[in-house]
Amino acid sequence: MTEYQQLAALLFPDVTETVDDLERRFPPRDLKEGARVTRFAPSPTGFLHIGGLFSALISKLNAATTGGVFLLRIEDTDKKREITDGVSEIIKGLSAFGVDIDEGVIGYEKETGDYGPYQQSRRAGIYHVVAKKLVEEGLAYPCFCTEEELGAIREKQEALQLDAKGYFGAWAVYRDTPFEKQKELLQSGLPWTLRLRSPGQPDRRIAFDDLIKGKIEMPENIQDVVLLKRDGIPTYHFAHAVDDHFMRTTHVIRGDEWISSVPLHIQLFKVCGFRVPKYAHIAPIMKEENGGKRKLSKRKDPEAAVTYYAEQGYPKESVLEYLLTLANSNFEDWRRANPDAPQSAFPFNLKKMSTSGALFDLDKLNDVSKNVIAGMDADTVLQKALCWAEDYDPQLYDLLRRDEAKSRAIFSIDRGGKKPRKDLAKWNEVRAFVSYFFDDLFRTDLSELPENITNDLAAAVLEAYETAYCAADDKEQWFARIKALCEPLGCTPNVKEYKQNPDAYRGHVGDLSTVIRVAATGRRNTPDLYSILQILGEDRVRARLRRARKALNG
RNA sequence: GGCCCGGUGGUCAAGCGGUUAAGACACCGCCCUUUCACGGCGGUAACACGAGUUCGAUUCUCGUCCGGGUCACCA
Repeated sequence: MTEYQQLAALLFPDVTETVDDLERRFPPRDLKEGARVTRFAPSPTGFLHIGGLFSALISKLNAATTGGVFLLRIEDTDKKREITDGVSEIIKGLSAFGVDIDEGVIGYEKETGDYGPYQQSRRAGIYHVVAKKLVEEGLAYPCFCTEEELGAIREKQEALQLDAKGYFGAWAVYRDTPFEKQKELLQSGLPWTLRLRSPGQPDRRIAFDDLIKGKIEMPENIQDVVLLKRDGIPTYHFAHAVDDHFMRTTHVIRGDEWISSVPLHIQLFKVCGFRVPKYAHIAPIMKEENGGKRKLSKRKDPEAAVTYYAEQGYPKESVLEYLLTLANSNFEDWRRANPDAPQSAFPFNLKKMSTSGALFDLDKLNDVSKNVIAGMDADTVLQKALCWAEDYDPQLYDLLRRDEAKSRAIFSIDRGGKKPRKDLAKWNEVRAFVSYFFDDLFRTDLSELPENITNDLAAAVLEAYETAYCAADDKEQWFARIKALCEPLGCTPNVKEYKQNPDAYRGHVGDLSTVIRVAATGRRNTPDLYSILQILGEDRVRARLRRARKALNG
């Protein structure tokens, strides 16, 4: 038995399994050629970031378009950052936006798939098997430094203004400790961390091909990084290598803040005897702030959280659609050519991802969303609006539920056809959009009357219209009656005529319509008035006309 | 500071040695129109800077500047 093996036995007395056992337990996946296995691996901080959703979407698409597997793994190796319900927050967030997972964590202590557990806190045994093997091969060793000692090393390095700081080479105090000494320290009960005995050389460089950023060359890793923390839990780096190997991940897609640790990760895979996966690092979503760019911040920016979009009432398709335009700029062209195709039909391409971070553009999201909603039929709009209102606007929910046929009719106005209206970008705009249809929300507001129309004239218009109004009219007849009202009141039914000679008239049909519109809806601007009047119904229309007229007279 | 990555209109972005430098959002104007929205047409607006290489650089190279990331027993 070599000293390394003795050390390993001392360090991991309970580990009986071998890496070969693990290889058999988690065999290579039986997937067709070219199928990609991707994953989303967040920590459960109780918050799904829009950037997280973005990278999950990209990963999902990569798996889906290649007939592969997209899995969700929870990186909960840092108990300090963990938050209760953090996991379900992530799962809810993903599913709310339709990024469904094929494998992994699906609920509280629930998971699906043969490569689990998918929660790192439950994989300690697996990490230890690999760790033990590394020790046996002399590729890892225990370090007994305290945080203070590490801090002192750092300070010394800073004082010397060294470029390369950290625990490596001559600074790696326990790297070359003789076995007898290690044994003694262990037996004295000192706590330890397990460190990599890095085979890296300071003058050597490593190149890799990032699927998004292209060829990148960096110095090799020379740091004896911590693999297992004092509590036996792995660091992100070690867990990444072990998990992505045994989960048989083929493509690691993650935020580009990880790019600088790729040399370390490649080294870890090699040292463990694992095949290195392909990497794709995506640029973060940014926010504009006094002329500069910065990452969307969880603390400062409400729109950083995926829940924001749900609260505002953006349909999930809109958010996805927008994210897709950020991911592949040809998505918009594709969408124009295939207005009705499902998003899953889009030939997503990792190589077309932008290499630099995009500013999040709410205007653009709104525009995308208006198109999405404009493409829905009235019933879909109603159902989705109801679904949102149930959680966020109970009063609106009740109103819309009271008479669903009426609600559907409201959403049907000018819907469908070649040039549908685009009034709504998100469901929280529905209330303002439909308010005047409901007496609970309607208010007579004469201040909306056009400036060029006197109160006398407005009152006269309303009085005349009350007598002329006939609920059974079709649209032509209805408008003809309004036109007929013009001349007796000193107005013209011809707008052009009015514009050519404004002083000759007191107003034109448009003005009369506006008076009626304001009386009936409290607004100057609305969708098609005839449709609105039809939905309102004769009694309500008459009541509102009367009320407005009285207000004008009194 | 070391090491990486990036820099085309206000924003997202095509372009990859020769282009009037696309398109989308936003903004402005006109048209359509009983209002609004939709739609149509048009407009303002960009290759960070300086050297090379080249007959020719937004495209290639180097430098400068400016952004961003990273240097933990956090992920």
